[in-house]
Amino acid sequence: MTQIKSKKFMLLDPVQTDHIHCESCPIRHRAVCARCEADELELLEEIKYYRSFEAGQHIIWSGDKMDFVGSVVSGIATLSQTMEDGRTQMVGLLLPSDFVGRPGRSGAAYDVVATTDLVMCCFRKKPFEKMMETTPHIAQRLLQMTLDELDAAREWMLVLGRKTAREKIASLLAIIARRDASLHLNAKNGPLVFDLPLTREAMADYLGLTLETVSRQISALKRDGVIVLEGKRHVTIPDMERLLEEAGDDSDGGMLD
Amino acid sequence: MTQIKSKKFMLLDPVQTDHIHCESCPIRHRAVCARCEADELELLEEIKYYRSFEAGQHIIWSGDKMDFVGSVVSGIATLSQTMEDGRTQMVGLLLPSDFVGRPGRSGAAYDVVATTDLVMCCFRKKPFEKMMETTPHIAQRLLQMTLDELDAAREWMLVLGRKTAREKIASLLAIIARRDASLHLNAKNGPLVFDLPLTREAMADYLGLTLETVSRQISALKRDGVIVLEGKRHVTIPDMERLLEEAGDDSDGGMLD
DNA sequence: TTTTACTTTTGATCTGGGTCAAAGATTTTG
DNA sequence: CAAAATCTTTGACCCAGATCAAAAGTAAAA
Repeated sequence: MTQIKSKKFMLLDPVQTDHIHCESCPIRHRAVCARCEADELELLEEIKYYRSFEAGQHIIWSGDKMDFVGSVVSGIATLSQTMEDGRTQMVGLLLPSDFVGRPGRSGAAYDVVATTDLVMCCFRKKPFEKMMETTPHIAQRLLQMTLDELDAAREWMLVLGRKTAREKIASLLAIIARRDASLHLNAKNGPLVFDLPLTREAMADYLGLTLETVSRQISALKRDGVIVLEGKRHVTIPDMERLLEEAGDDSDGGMLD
Repeated sequence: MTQIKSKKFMLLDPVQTDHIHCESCPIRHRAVCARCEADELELLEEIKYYRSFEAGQHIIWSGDKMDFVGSVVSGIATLSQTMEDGRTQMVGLLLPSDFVGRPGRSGAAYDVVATTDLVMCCFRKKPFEKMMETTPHIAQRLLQMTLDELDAAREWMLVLGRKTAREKIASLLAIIARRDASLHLNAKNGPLVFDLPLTREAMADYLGLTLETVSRQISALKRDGVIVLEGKRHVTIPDMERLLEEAGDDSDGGMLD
C-alpha cells in the first residue's frame, strides 16, 4: 500500500499504518490513544461504508439533512452555491482524500456534485461525532484540515475580488497543477502535465466569469506560450514560474509549517 | 456581568460562568472536564494577557511569525490580503468575541489591522496548544468556530464572484446589520440602526469594488429608500426584508443548528 | 477660525468582460 | 456511420463598473 506523502490529507498522522483499510479513511489509529485498538477498529468498521456516484450526479443538495460525513476515495466533486435566478459560484473543489461534511451541523450548506465518477468513504454522523468526543486527535486533525480549507477559501476571495480574467485562469491552472502534482508525487522540476478535470463552464463558475471569457483567456495563454494545449483538456505547463507570474502570485508560493 | 446569548461566540459553552474573568475569553471551564478547576484557572491566568491597539494600527503582518492566539474584546479589526501591486482584498471582519490566530501554524496568513481602537485578549500559542491537547472541548469548539468562518468565507465567494455592485453593497449592509443586532441583542422587529464601522475604501476592499462605485451605490440605495443615511456613517434599515431582496439572498436567511 | 488633511460625492469617459450569435469540435446514440 | 447532443471557440457589440478629475463635506491641527 502506497502512503500518501502530505500529512495534509490525513485526519490523524498514522503511527501504525498496518490496520488501515481505506487509504483516504479519515479515522486512523494512533499509538497514544488510550482506548483499546481492537475496540476502535470495531467501532470504525461498524460506522464506515462506501458510496459510489456517477459523473454529473448530485451527491448532496444544499439545505438537505446530512446524516454522514466522509472523504473522497477516487474521483472529483465540486462544492457550489446557486442563487434563485441561477447564477452559481463554485466554492470548493474536492479531490481524493478531501473531507466532506460538517460535524455538529445537521444541514448541508452547499450543493456537492460529482464531476467524474466518484467513490466516497462515509461514516454515519452521530457515531462519528461520538468518536470525536472520545478521540481528541480527530477533532484536532479536523481543525487543521478546516483551517487549510479556510485559507484556500480566503485565497480564492482575493482571486474573485481583485484579479483580472487572465490572472484568474492562471490562478486556477496553478492550483490544479499543484494539487495534481502533490497527488501524483510528480518529479519536481519537469514540465507539469495534467488533464483539466473541469469543463469551461465549471471553470467559469469557479472563477466568477462566463464560459466565453474562460475560453478566450485560455486561448490567449496558449497563444502566448504560457500553456500548451493538446485537445481541449490536456495541459502542459512548460514553466511554472511563468504561470505564477501570470497569476499575480508571490513567487514564494505561500507558507507551510 | 451580561452573558452573550449566541453560543457561537464562545469557545466552550459555559456550564458555570462565575469564574470567567474576560467576557470574550476563549477558554472556559466546563463541568465535565476531568482536570481540577483550580489548576485550569491557574494555567489560564498564566498564559493570558491583554493588548491594546490604536485605530489604523497593524496588529499582525502577513508572513510574520505569530506566537499568540486570542480574541477581540472590544473594537473592530479587518483581515486582508494584498498583492505586490497594491490591490487588496479584505477576507474577514473581526468583531468583539471573534477569534484570531491559527493553532498549529507558525506564520500569519493575512494582515490584521485595527479599524477602531481595539483591545485583544491573548494567549501565548505554545501553552494554548498544549491546553488544546489536554482539554478536548477547546479543539471541538474551535472547530465549530472555524466551520462558521469557512461558511462565511464561502458565502462571501458568492458575493464576490456573482453579485452586482448594488447587491454587494446590500449584502455587506445586511451582514453588518445582522452581526450588530446579535451583538447588541436588539429588539427583533424594529428598524435596525447602526454606524458603519468601515470607510468607503474599506468597504470597496471587502467587496472587490472601487470606492467610487461603493459611494454611488450607497447613494442609489438611499435614493431608492432601501436605507436611510444620517451623515456619512449612521445607517437605518427601515425594512430588512427589502434589504435582503436587494442583496439577492434567499428570504430564509441561512441555516443554523 | 483658518489651514491642512482626509473622506465622500458626483461627473465624464473608457474598457474589460458580459451578452448574443454562429460555427467548429468532440462525444454519444441509434 | 450518420445524427444528435455537448462542449468549445470565435466574432460583433454593449454595458457595469473602472478610471480620471474635481468639488464638497468633515475633522484634526495650528
